[in-house]
Amino acid sequence: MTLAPESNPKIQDTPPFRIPLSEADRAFLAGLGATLRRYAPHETIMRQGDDEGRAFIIHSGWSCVHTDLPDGERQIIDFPFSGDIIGLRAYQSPSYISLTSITKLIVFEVPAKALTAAVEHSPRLAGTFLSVAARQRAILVEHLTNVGRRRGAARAAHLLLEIGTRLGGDGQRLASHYECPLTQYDLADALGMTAIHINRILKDLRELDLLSFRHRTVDFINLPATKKFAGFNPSYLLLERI
Amino acid sequence: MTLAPESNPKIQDTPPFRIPLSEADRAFLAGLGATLRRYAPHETIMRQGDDEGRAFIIHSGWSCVHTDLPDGERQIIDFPFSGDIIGLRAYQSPSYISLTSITKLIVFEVPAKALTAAVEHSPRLAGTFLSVAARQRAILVEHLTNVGRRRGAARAAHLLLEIGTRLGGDGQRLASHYECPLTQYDLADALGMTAIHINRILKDLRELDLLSFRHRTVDFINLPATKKFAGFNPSYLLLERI
DNA sequence: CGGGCCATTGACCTCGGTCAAGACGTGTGG
DNA sequence: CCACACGTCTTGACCGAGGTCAATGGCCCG
Repeated sequence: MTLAPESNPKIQDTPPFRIPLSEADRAFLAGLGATLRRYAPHETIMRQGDDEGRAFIIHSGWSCVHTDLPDGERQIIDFPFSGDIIGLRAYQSPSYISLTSITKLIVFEVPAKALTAAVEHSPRLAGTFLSVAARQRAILVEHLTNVGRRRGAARAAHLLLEIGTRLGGDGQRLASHYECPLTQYDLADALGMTAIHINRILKDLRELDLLSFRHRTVDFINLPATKKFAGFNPSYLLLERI
Repeated sequence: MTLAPESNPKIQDTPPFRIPLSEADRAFLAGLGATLRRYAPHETIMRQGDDEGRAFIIHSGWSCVHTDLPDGERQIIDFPFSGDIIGLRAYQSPSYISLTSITKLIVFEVPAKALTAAVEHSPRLAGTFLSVAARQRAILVEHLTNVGRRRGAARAAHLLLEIGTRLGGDGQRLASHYECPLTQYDLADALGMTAIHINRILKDLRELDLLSFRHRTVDFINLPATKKFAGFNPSYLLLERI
Protein backbone atom coordinates (compact mmCIF):
# COMPACT_ATOMS: atom_id res chain seq x y z
CA MET A 1 0.00 0.00 0.00
CA THR A 2 1.48 3.29 -1.07
CA LEU A 3 1.91 5.86 1.60
CA ALA A 4 1.55 9.51 0.69
CA PRO A 5 4.60 11.56 1.54
CA GLU A 6 2.85 13.34 4.38
CA SER A 7 1.77 10.14 6.05
CA ASN A 8 3.08 8.97 9.36
CA PRO A 9 4.74 5.58 9.00
CA LYS A 10 3.58 4.54 12.44
CA ILE A 11 -0.02 4.45 11.28
CA GLN A 12 -1.07 0.91 10.57
CA ASP A 13 -1.54 0.39 6.89
CA THR A 14 -4.72 -1.66 6.79
CA PRO A 15 -8.19 -0.14 6.80
CA PRO A 16 -9.64 -0.53 10.28
CA PHE A 17 -12.68 -2.61 9.45
CA ARG A 18 -13.85 -4.23 12.62
CA ILE A 19 -14.24 -7.46 10.74
CA PRO A 20 -11.21 -9.73 10.62
CA LEU A 21 -9.50 -10.06 7.25
CA SER A 22 -7.37 -12.91 6.07
CA GLU A 23 -3.70 -12.34 5.28
CA ALA A 24 -4.45 -12.80 1.59
CA ASP A 25 -7.16 -10.17 1.75
CA ARG A 26 -4.84 -7.79 3.54
CA ALA A 27 -2.23 -8.34 0.92
CA PHE A 28 -4.73 -7.81 -1.86
CA LEU A 29 -6.09 -4.66 -0.28
CA ALA A 30 -2.56 -3.41 0.13
CA GLY A 31 -1.99 -3.90 -3.57
CA LEU A 32 -4.98 -1.86 -4.69
CA GLY A 33 -3.11 1.41 -4.84
CA ALA A 34 -4.62 2.82 -1.68
CA THR A 35 -3.00 5.98 -0.43
CA LEU A 36 -3.03 7.08 3.19
CA ARG A 37 -3.74 10.80 3.21
CA ARG A 38 -4.09 13.50 5.83
CA TYR A 39 -6.36 16.46 5.58
CA ALA A 40 -6.49 19.62 7.66
CA PRO A 41 -9.73 20.59 9.43
CA HIS A 42 -12.47 22.05 7.22
CA GLU A 43 -11.07 20.85 3.93
CA THR A 44 -13.36 19.83 1.10
CA ILE A 45 -12.17 16.37 0.17
CA MET A 46 -14.83 15.54 -2.39
CA ARG A 47 -17.49 17.85 -3.78
CA GLN A 48 -20.97 16.97 -4.97
CA GLY A 49 -21.14 17.02 -8.74
CA ASP A 50 -17.45 16.38 -9.30
CA ASP A 51 -16.51 13.47 -11.45
CA GLU A 52 -15.14 11.19 -8.82
CA GLY A 53 -12.99 8.13 -9.25
CA ARG A 54 -11.99 7.81 -5.62
CA ALA A 55 -13.44 5.95 -2.70
CA PHE A 56 -12.46 6.64 0.90
CA ILE A 57 -12.08 4.57 4.00
CA ILE A 58 -11.89 6.58 7.20
CA HIS A 59 -8.82 5.89 9.28
CA SER A 60 -9.23 8.46 12.04
CA GLY A 61 -10.63 11.91 12.68
CA TRP A 62 -14.02 13.57 12.27
CA SER A 63 -15.66 14.49 9.00
CA CYS A 64 -19.08 14.79 7.48
CA VAL A 65 -20.76 13.50 4.36
CA HIS A 66 -23.33 15.99 3.12
CA THR A 67 -25.39 17.17 0.20
CA ASP A 68 -25.32 20.77 -1.00
CA LEU A 69 -28.43 22.68 -1.93
CA PRO A 70 -28.63 25.48 -4.48
CA ASP A 71 -29.35 28.05 -1.77
CA GLY A 72 -26.06 27.26 -0.03
CA GLU A 73 -27.58 25.11 2.68
CA ARG A 74 -26.43 21.58 3.27
CA GLN A 75 -27.84 18.42 4.75
CA ILE A 76 -25.32 16.35 6.64
CA ILE A 77 -25.93 12.69 5.82
CA ASP A 78 -23.46 11.12 8.19
CA PHE A 79 -20.46 11.64 10.39
CA PRO A 80 -18.39 8.65 9.29
CA PHE A 81 -15.93 7.06 11.68
CA SER A 82 -13.01 4.70 11.51
CA GLY A 83 -13.65 1.87 9.07
CA ASP A 84 -16.58 3.51 7.30
CA ILE A 85 -16.46 3.51 3.52
CA ILE A 86 -17.46 6.46 1.35
CA GLY A 87 -18.00 6.11 -2.37
CA LEU A 88 -18.38 2.34 -2.69
CA ARG A 89 -19.99 1.96 -6.08
CA ALA A 90 -19.66 0.10 -9.31
CA TYR A 91 -17.88 2.64 -11.46
CA GLN A 92 -16.76 6.19 -11.73
CA SER A 93 -19.55 8.72 -11.85
CA PRO A 94 -20.37 12.22 -10.64
CA SER A 95 -20.55 12.23 -6.88
CA TYR A 96 -23.92 13.03 -5.36
CA ILE A 97 -22.41 13.86 -1.99
CA SER A 98 -19.62 15.98 -0.56
CA LEU A 99 -17.05 14.94 2.02
CA THR A 100 -15.61 17.60 4.31
CA SER A 101 -13.17 17.20 7.16
CA ILE A 102 -14.08 18.61 10.55
CA THR A 103 -10.92 17.84 12.50
CA LYS A 104 -7.61 16.66 11.17
CA LEU A 105 -8.57 13.62 9.16
CA ILE A 106 -6.68 10.57 7.99
CA VAL A 107 -8.22 8.47 5.24
CA PHE A 108 -7.33 5.69 2.88
CA GLU A 109 -7.99 6.85 -0.65
CA VAL A 110 -8.62 4.08 -3.14
CA PRO A 111 -9.58 4.22 -6.80
CA ALA A 112 -13.28 3.33 -6.83
CA LYS A 113 -12.56 0.76 -9.50
CA ALA A 114 -10.08 -0.89 -7.17
CA LEU A 115 -12.82 -1.42 -4.61
CA THR A 116 -15.00 -2.99 -7.24
CA ALA A 117 -12.08 -5.11 -8.28
CA ALA A 118 -11.66 -6.17 -4.67
CA VAL A 119 -15.29 -7.21 -4.53
CA GLU A 120 -14.79 -9.30 -7.63
CA HIS A 121 -11.51 -10.76 -6.44
CA SER A 122 -12.36 -11.88 -2.95
CA PRO A 123 -15.75 -13.21 -1.89
CA ARG A 124 -14.68 -12.63 1.66
CA LEU A 125 -13.88 -8.99 0.98
CA ALA A 126 -17.17 -8.67 -0.87
CA GLY A 127 -18.86 -9.94 2.27
CA THR A 128 -16.94 -7.48 4.42
CA PHE A 129 -17.93 -4.57 2.21
CA LEU A 130 -21.50 -5.81 2.18
CA SER A 131 -21.54 -5.88 5.98
CA VAL A 132 -20.09 -2.41 6.30
CA ALA A 133 -22.48 -1.06 3.67
CA ALA A 134 -25.46 -2.71 5.36
CA ARG A 135 -24.58 -1.09 8.68
CA GLN A 136 -24.15 2.30 7.03
CA ARG A 137 -27.54 1.87 5.41
CA ALA A 138 -29.09 1.05 8.77
CA ILE A 139 -27.53 4.19 10.22
CA LEU A 140 -28.93 6.23 7.36
CA VAL A 141 -32.38 4.72 7.81
CA GLU A 142 -32.31 5.59 11.48
CA HIS A 143 -31.15 9.10 10.64
CA LEU A 144 -34.11 9.60 8.31
CA THR A 145 -36.46 8.28 10.97
CA ASN A 146 -34.89 10.65 13.45
CA VAL A 147 -35.29 13.72 11.27
CA GLY A 148 -38.69 12.77 9.95
CA ARG A 149 -40.42 11.60 13.07
CA ARG A 150 -38.81 12.82 16.29
CA ARG A 151 -39.12 16.32 17.68
CA GLY A 152 -36.13 18.53 18.18
CA ALA A 153 -34.93 17.60 21.65
CA ALA A 154 -35.27 13.86 21.13
CA ARG A 155 -33.67 14.19 17.72
CA ALA A 156 -30.59 15.92 19.09
CA ALA A 157 -30.29 13.49 21.99
CA HIS A 158 -30.60 10.55 19.61
CA LEU A 159 -27.77 11.77 17.41
CA LEU A 160 -25.47 12.38 20.37
CA LEU A 161 -26.25 8.91 21.71
CA GLU A 162 -25.52 7.37 18.34
CA ILE A 163 -22.20 9.16 17.99
CA GLY A 164 -21.18 8.15 21.50
CA THR A 165 -21.97 4.55 20.70
CA ARG A 166 -20.18 4.56 17.37
CA LEU A 167 -17.10 6.04 18.99
CA GLY A 168 -17.06 2.99 21.25
CA GLY A 169 -16.13 0.81 18.31
CA ASP A 170 -18.17 -2.35 18.35
CA GLY A 171 -21.40 -0.46 18.35
CA GLN A 172 -22.58 -1.50 21.78
CA ARG A 173 -20.47 0.31 24.34
CA LEU A 174 -21.58 3.82 25.29
CA ALA A 175 -19.42 5.98 27.47
CA SER A 176 -21.08 8.52 29.75
CA HIS A 177 -18.80 11.18 28.37
CA TYR A 178 -16.93 11.95 25.13
CA GLU A 179 -15.20 14.75 23.36
CA CYS A 180 -17.11 16.06 20.38
CA PRO A 181 -15.66 18.67 18.01
CA LEU A 182 -18.96 19.34 16.24
CA THR A 183 -20.33 22.87 16.30
CA GLN A 184 -23.97 23.64 16.83
CA TYR A 185 -24.07 24.47 13.11
CA ASP A 186 -22.91 20.94 12.32
CA LEU A 187 -25.60 19.46 14.53
CA ALA A 188 -28.19 21.70 12.93
CA ASP A 189 -27.19 20.66 9.41
CA ALA A 190 -27.37 17.01 10.41
CA LEU A 191 -30.72 17.33 12.16
CA GLY A 192 -32.55 19.50 9.67
CA MET A 193 -32.83 22.48 12.00
CA THR A 194 -31.20 25.84 12.62
CA ALA A 195 -28.20 26.33 14.86
CA ILE A 196 -30.17 28.83 16.93
CA HIS A 197 -32.77 26.25 17.72
CA ILE A 198 -30.13 23.61 18.45
CA ASN A 199 -28.75 26.01 21.00
CA ARG A 200 -32.10 26.27 22.74
CA ILE A 201 -32.55 22.51 22.60
CA LEU A 202 -29.16 21.88 24.20
CA LYS A 203 -30.15 24.29 26.94
CA ASP A 204 -33.39 22.37 27.46
CA LEU A 205 -31.55 19.04 27.59
CA ARG A 206 -29.25 20.41 30.27
CA GLU A 207 -32.16 21.75 32.27
CA LEU A 208 -33.89 18.39 31.96
CA ASP A 209 -30.76 16.83 33.51
CA LEU A 210 -30.40 14.55 30.52
CA LEU A 211 -27.14 15.60 28.92
CA SER A 212 -24.79 18.51 28.58
CA PHE A 213 -22.91 19.51 25.45
CA ARG A 214 -20.51 22.36 26.14
CA HIS A 215 -16.89 23.10 25.44
CA ARG A 216 -16.63 20.31 22.87
CA THR A 217 -17.70 17.76 25.45
CA VAL A 218 -20.82 15.63 25.67
CA ASP A 219 -21.75 14.49 29.18
CA PHE A 220 -24.64 12.14 29.69
CA ILE A 221 -26.06 13.14 33.05
CA ASN A 222 -28.76 10.47 33.11
CA LEU A 223 -28.05 7.90 30.47
CA PRO A 224 -31.06 5.58 30.92
CA ALA A 225 -33.44 8.53 30.97
CA THR A 226 -31.79 10.00 27.89
CA LYS A 227 -32.07 6.73 25.97
CA LYS A 228 -35.72 6.53 26.83
CA PHE A 229 -36.30 10.18 25.99
CA ALA A 230 -34.68 9.76 22.58
CA GLY A 231 -36.14 6.34 21.82
CA PHE A 232 -32.60 5.12 21.29
CA ASN A 233 -32.07 1.42 20.61
CA PRO A 234 -28.50 0.75 19.49
CA SER A 235 -29.18 -2.58 17.80
CA TYR A 236 -28.98 -0.96 14.37
CA LEU A 237 -25.33 -0.14 15.06
CA LEU A 238 -24.26 -3.73 15.41
CA LEU A 239 -21.79 -4.77 12.78
CA GLU A 240 -22.67 -8.26 11.61
CA ARG A 241 -19.54 -10.30 11.48
CA ILE A 242 -19.00 -12.88 8.84
CA MET B 1 -36.62 -20.92 -9.74
CA THR B 2 -39.47 -22.29 -7.67
CA LEU B 3 -42.84 -20.73 -8.27
CA ALA B 4 -45.23 -20.38 -5.37
CA PRO B 5 -48.56 -22.07 -5.98
CA GLU B 6 -50.42 -18.81 -6.28
CA SER B 7 -48.01 -17.40 -8.83
CA ASN B 8 -48.94 -16.70 -12.41
CA PRO B 9 -46.78 -18.73 -14.75
CA LYS B 10 -46.83 -15.98 -17.33
CA ILE B 11 -44.70 -13.77 -15.10
CA GLN B 12 -41.10 -13.84 -16.23
CA ASP B 13 -38.99 -15.65 -13.74
CA THR B 14 -35.91 -13.46 -13.52
CA PRO B 15 -35.66 -10.44 -11.25
CA PRO B 16 -36.11 -7.33 -13.35
CA PHE B 17 -32.79 -5.62 -12.71
CA ARG B 18 -32.29 -3.07 -15.39
CA ILE B 19 -28.72 -4.27 -15.76
CA PRO B 20 -28.15 -7.11 -18.21
CA LEU B 21 -27.27 -10.47 -16.71
CA SER B 22 -25.40 -13.27 -18.37
CA GLU B 23 -27.13 -16.58 -19.00
CA ALA B 24 -24.93 -18.18 -16.35
CA ASP B 25 -25.97 -15.54 -13.84
CA ARG B 26 -29.62 -16.05 -14.67
CA ALA B 27 -29.22 -19.74 -14.20
CA PHE B 28 -27.42 -19.25 -10.93
CA LEU B 29 -30.03 -16.82 -9.66
CA ALA B 30 -32.72 -19.26 -10.67
CA GLY B 31 -31.03 -21.91 -8.60
CA LEU B 32 -30.97 -19.89 -5.42
CA GLY B 33 -34.33 -21.04 -4.23
CA ALA B 34 -36.11 -17.81 -5.03
CA THR B 35 -39.86 -17.96 -4.76
CA LEU B 36 -42.22 -15.73 -6.67
CA ARG B 37 -44.92 -14.63 -4.25
CA ARG B 38 -48.01 -12.46 -4.42
CA TYR B 39 -49.34 -10.38 -1.60
CA ALA B 40 -52.66 -8.65 -1.21
CA PRO B 41 -52.81 -4.89 -0.58
CA HIS B 42 -51.90 -3.76 2.93
CA GLU B 43 -50.19 -6.94 4.01
CA THR B 44 -47.23 -6.85 6.36
CA ILE B 45 -44.57 -8.84 4.55
CA MET B 46 -41.73 -8.27 6.97
CA ARG B 47 -41.88 -6.62 10.38
CA GLN B 48 -39.19 -4.63 12.13
CA GLY B 49 -37.63 -6.67 14.91
CA ASP B 50 -38.47 -10.04 13.42
CA ASP B 51 -35.65 -12.45 12.89
CA GLU B 52 -35.47 -12.32 9.15
CA GLY B 53 -33.74 -14.72 6.84
CA ARG B 54 -35.39 -13.48 3.65
CA ALA B 55 -34.45 -10.89 1.11
CA PHE B 56 -36.91 -9.50 -1.43
CA ILE B 57 -36.65 -8.31 -4.98
CA ILE B 58 -39.64 -6.35 -6.17
CA HIS B 59 -41.25 -7.70 -9.29
CA SER B 60 -44.27 -5.41 -9.61
CA GLY B 61 -46.72 -3.46 -7.51
CA TRP B 62 -46.45 -0.73 -4.88
CA SER B 63 -45.17 -1.18 -1.37
CA CYS B 64 -43.31 0.73 1.29
CA VAL B 65 -40.29 0.11 3.45
CA HIS B 66 -40.68 1.80 6.81
CA THR B 67 -39.55 1.94 10.40
CA ASP B 68 -42.00 1.66 13.28
CA LEU B 69 -41.82 3.89 16.32
CA PRO B 70 -42.94 2.95 19.82
CA ASP B 71 -45.82 5.44 19.68
CA GLY B 72 -47.29 3.70 16.65
CA GLU B 73 -46.02 6.19 14.12
CA ARG B 74 -43.92 5.12 11.20
CA GLN B 75 -41.36 6.68 8.90
CA ILE B 76 -41.55 5.49 5.34
CA ILE B 77 -38.00 5.00 4.07
CA ASP B 78 -38.75 4.17 0.47
CA PHE B 79 -41.35 3.10 -2.02
CA PRO B 80 -39.39 0.38 -3.80
CA PHE B 81 -40.13 -0.42 -7.42
CA SER B 82 -39.40 -3.20 -9.85
CA GLY B 83 -35.85 -4.47 -9.47
CA ASP B 84 -35.21 -2.92 -6.08
CA ILE B 85 -33.72 -5.19 -3.45
CA ILE B 86 -34.79 -5.24 0.20
CA GLY B 87 -32.75 -6.98 2.85
CA LEU B 88 -29.44 -7.35 1.07
CA ARG B 89 -27.07 -8.04 3.93
CA ALA B 90 -24.39 -10.40 5.03
CA TYR B 91 -26.30 -12.76 7.24
CA GLN B 92 -29.52 -13.33 9.03
CA SER B 93 -30.31 -10.84 11.72
CA PRO B 94 -33.31 -9.02 13.19
CA SER B 95 -34.76 -6.71 10.59
CA TYR B 96 -34.59 -3.01 11.36
CA ILE B 97 -37.28 -2.19 8.83
CA SER B 98 -40.77 -3.31 7.89
CA LEU B 99 -42.08 -4.04 4.41
CA THR B 100 -45.77 -3.51 3.73
CA SER B 101 -47.66 -3.89 0.48
CA ILE B 102 -49.79 -1.01 -0.74
CA THR B 103 -51.31 -2.52 -3.86
CA LYS B 104 -51.24 -6.12 -4.95
CA LEU B 105 -47.55 -6.92 -4.87
CA ILE B 106 -45.42 -9.54 -6.57
CA VAL B 107 -41.95 -10.16 -5.19
CA PHE B 108 -39.11 -12.61 -5.49
CA GLU B 109 -38.34 -13.96 -2.06
CA VAL B 110 -34.82 -15.26 -1.63
CA PRO B 111 -33.04 -16.60 1.43
CA ALA B 112 -30.73 -13.75 2.48
CA LYS B 113 -27.87 -16.21 2.62
CA ALA B 114 -28.53 -17.09 -0.99
CA LEU B 115 -27.98 -13.48 -1.98
CA THR B 116 -24.71 -13.45 -0.11
CA ALA B 117 -23.82 -16.70 -1.79
CA ALA B 118 -24.61 -15.09 -5.13
CA VAL B 119 -22.27 -12.23 -4.34
CA GLU B 120 -19.55 -14.71 -3.56
CA HIS B 121 -20.26 -16.85 -6.58
CA SER B 122 -20.42 -14.33 -9.35
CA PRO B 123 -18.33 -11.17 -9.50
CA ARG B 124 -20.71 -9.89 -12.10
CA LEU B 125 -23.71 -10.43 -9.84
CA ALA B 126 -21.79 -8.79 -7.01
CA GLY B 127 -21.32 -5.80 -9.28
CA THR B 128 -25.01 -5.77 -10.19
CA PHE B 129 -26.03 -5.84 -6.54
CA LEU B 130 -23.48 -3.16 -5.79
CA SER B 131 -24.96 -0.94 -8.51
CA VAL B 132 -28.50 -1.46 -7.33
CA ALA B 133 -27.50 -0.86 -3.72
CA ALA B 134 -25.59 2.30 -4.65
CA ARG B 135 -28.63 3.71 -6.42
CA GLN B 136 -30.88 2.87 -3.49
CA ARG B 137 -28.43 4.61 -1.20
CA ALA B 138 -28.47 7.69 -3.42
CA ILE B 139 -32.26 7.69 -3.27
CA LEU B 140 -32.15 7.44 0.50
CA VAL B 141 -29.64 10.28 0.73
CA GLU B 142 -31.87 12.47 -1.40
CA HIS B 143 -34.85 11.51 0.75
CA LEU B 144 -33.03 12.61 3.89
CA THR B 145 -32.06 15.86 2.21
CA ASN B 146 -35.65 16.34 1.18
CA VAL B 147 -37.06 15.82 4.66
CA GLY B 148 -34.29 17.68 6.44
CA ARG B 149 -33.92 20.72 4.26
CA ARG B 150 -36.91 21.42 2.04
CA ARG B 151 -40.15 22.94 3.20
CA GLY B 152 -43.42 21.11 2.90
CA ALA B 153 -44.59 22.04 -0.59
CA ALA B 154 -41.20 21.52 -2.23
CA ARG B 155 -40.77 18.31 -0.29
CA ALA B 156 -44.03 16.85 -1.54
CA ALA B 157 -43.38 17.96 -5.11
CA HIS B 158 -39.91 16.44 -5.00
CA LEU B 159 -41.22 13.06 -3.90
CA LEU B 160 -43.88 12.99 -6.59
CA LEU B 161 -41.30 13.94 -9.21
CA GLU B 162 -39.00 11.19 -8.01
CA ILE B 163 -41.71 8.56 -8.10
CA GLY B 164 -42.76 9.64 -11.58
CA THR B 165 -39.19 9.33 -12.76
CA ARG B 166 -38.62 5.95 -11.13
CA LEU B 167 -41.78 4.60 -12.70
CA GLY B 168 -40.27 5.47 -16.06
CA GLY B 169 -37.70 2.74 -15.61
CA ASP B 170 -34.30 3.98 -16.61
CA GLY B 171 -34.45 6.86 -14.20
CA GLN B 172 -34.48 9.64 -16.73
CA ARG B 173 -37.89 9.66 -18.37
CA LEU B 174 -40.63 11.57 -16.57
CA ALA B 175 -44.19 11.36 -17.76
CA SER B 176 -46.46 14.35 -17.22
CA HIS B 177 -49.03 12.09 -15.67
CA TYR B 178 -49.12 8.83 -13.72
CA GLU B 179 -51.40 6.77 -11.57
CA CYS B 180 -50.44 6.76 -7.93
CA PRO B 181 -52.19 4.57 -5.36
CA LEU B 182 -50.61 6.29 -2.36
CA THR B 183 -52.88 7.90 0.19
CA GLN B 184 -52.17 11.25 1.77
CA TYR B 185 -51.30 9.28 4.91
CA ASP B 186 -48.62 7.42 2.98
CA LEU B 187 -47.17 10.65 1.66
CA ALA B 188 -47.23 12.13 5.16
CA ASP B 189 -45.38 9.16 6.63
CA ALA B 190 -42.75 9.40 3.91
CA LEU B 191 -42.29 13.14 4.23
CA GLY B 192 -42.26 13.48 8.01
CA MET B 193 -45.50 15.44 8.18
CA THR B 194 -49.16 14.93 8.99
CA ALA B 195 -51.75 13.88 6.45
CA ILE B 196 -53.77 16.99 7.23
CA HIS B 197 -50.90 19.20 6.26
CA ILE B 198 -50.19 17.14 3.13
CA ASN B 199 -53.76 17.82 2.13
CA ARG B 200 -53.25 21.57 2.43
CA ILE B 201 -49.95 21.33 0.56
CA LEU B 202 -51.54 19.45 -2.33
CA LYS B 203 -54.19 22.15 -2.48
CA ASP B 204 -51.46 24.80 -2.59
CA LEU B 205 -49.61 22.94 -5.36
CA ARG B 206 -52.79 22.83 -7.41
CA GLU B 207 -53.44 26.50 -6.87
CA LEU B 208 -49.86 27.28 -7.85
CA ASP B 209 -50.56 25.44 -11.13
CA LEU B 210 -47.64 23.11 -10.46
CA LEU B 211 -49.24 19.72 -10.09
CA SER B 212 -52.46 18.01 -9.16
CA PHE B 213 -52.80 14.82 -7.15
CA ARG B 214 -56.42 13.68 -7.02
CA HIS B 215 -58.29 10.46 -7.56
CA ARG B 216 -55.09 8.41 -7.47
CA THR B 217 -53.60 10.40 -10.31
CA VAL B 218 -50.64 12.76 -10.39
CA ASP B 219 -50.75 15.39 -13.14
CA PHE B 220 -47.83 17.70 -13.65
CA ILE B 221 -49.39 20.91 -14.86
CA ASN B 222 -46.12 22.76 -15.33
CA LEU B 223 -43.26 20.32 -15.23
CA PRO B 224 -40.30 22.68 -15.63
CA ALA B 225 -41.69 25.03 -13.00
CA THR B 226 -42.32 22.12 -10.66
CA LYS B 227 -38.79 20.79 -11.07
CA LYS B 228 -37.41 24.21 -10.28
CA PHE B 229 -39.77 24.68 -7.35
CA ALA B 230 -38.73 21.35 -5.86
CA GLY B 231 -35.04 21.62 -6.69
CA PHE B 232 -35.35 18.30 -8.48
CA ASN B 233 -32.33 16.99 -10.35
CA PRO B 234 -32.86 13.37 -11.40
CA SER B 235 -29.18 12.50 -11.85
CA TYR B 236 -29.16 10.58 -8.58
CA LEU B 237 -31.68 8.14 -10.09
CA LEU B 238 -29.37 7.00 -12.85
CA LEU B 239 -28.50 3.35 -12.58
CA GLU B 240 -24.84 2.91 -13.41
CA ARG B 241 -24.49 0.05 -15.78
CA ILE B 242 -21.57 -2.28 -15.64
C1' DC C 1 -5.41 44.25 19.51
C1' DG C 2 -8.61 42.99 16.15
C1' DG C 3 -11.17 39.74 13.28
C1' DG C 4 -13.72 35.62 12.84
C1' DC C 5 -16.06 31.89 14.44
C1' DC C 6 -19.03 30.21 17.72
C1' DA C 7 -22.44 30.35 21.49
C1' DT C 8 -26.31 32.66 23.59
C1' DT C 9 -30.55 35.10 24.16
C1' DG C 10 -34.78 37.95 23.15
C1' DA C 11 -38.69 39.36 20.15
C1' DC C 12 -41.45 38.09 16.76
C1' DC C 13 -43.54 35.28 13.17
C1' DT C 14 -44.85 31.24 10.37
C1' DC C 15 -45.08 26.61 9.15
C1' DG C 16 -46.92 22.75 10.36
C1' DG C 17 -49.39 20.06 14.23
C1' DT C 18 -53.72 19.27 16.90
C1' DC C 19 -58.49 18.95 17.43
C1' DA C 20 -62.90 18.79 15.51
C1' DA C 21 -66.37 18.27 12.10
C1' DG C 22 -68.09 16.96 7.75
C1' DA C 23 -68.16 15.21 2.95
C1' DC C 24 -67.41 11.72 -0.28
C1' DG C 25 -66.98 6.93 -2.19
C1' DT C 26 -67.03 2.31 -2.02
C1' DG C 27 -67.84 -2.19 -0.47
C1' DT C 28 -70.84 -5.04 2.62
C1' DG C 29 -74.82 -6.80 4.80
C1' DG C 30 -79.71 -6.58 5.40
C1' DC D 1 -81.78 -1.57 -3.52
C1' DC D 2 -80.83 0.77 0.50
C1' DA D 3 -78.37 1.61 4.88
C1' DC D 4 -74.37 1.84 6.90
C1' DA D 5 -69.53 1.67 8.05
C1' DC D 6 -65.06 2.63 7.08
C1' DG D 7 -61.32 4.69 4.86
C1' DT D 8 -60.00 8.78 2.78
C1' DC D 9 -60.23 13.61 1.70
C1' DT D 10 -61.27 18.36 3.07
C1' DT D 11 -61.66 22.42 5.80
C1' DG D 12 -61.71 25.58 9.86
C1' DA D 13 -59.94 27.24 14.37
C1' DC D 14 -56.35 27.30 17.25
C1' DC D 15 -51.74 26.35 19.11
C1' DG D 16 -46.88 25.46 19.55
C1' DA D 17 -42.34 24.03 17.74
C1' DG D 18 -39.08 25.86 15.30
C1' DG D 19 -37.41 29.66 12.01
C1' DT D 20 -35.95 34.62 11.34
C1' DC D 21 -33.80 38.71 12.66
C1' DA D 22 -30.96 41.14 15.66
C1' DA D 23 -27.74 42.02 19.25
C1' DT D 24 -24.14 40.57 22.44
C1' DG D 25 -20.31 38.13 24.50
C1' DG D 26 -16.60 34.63 24.69
C1' DC D 27 -12.69 32.59 22.76
C1' DC D 28 -8.99 31.55 19.75
C1' DC D 29 -5.54 32.92 16.75
C1' DG D 30 -3.01 35.78 13.70
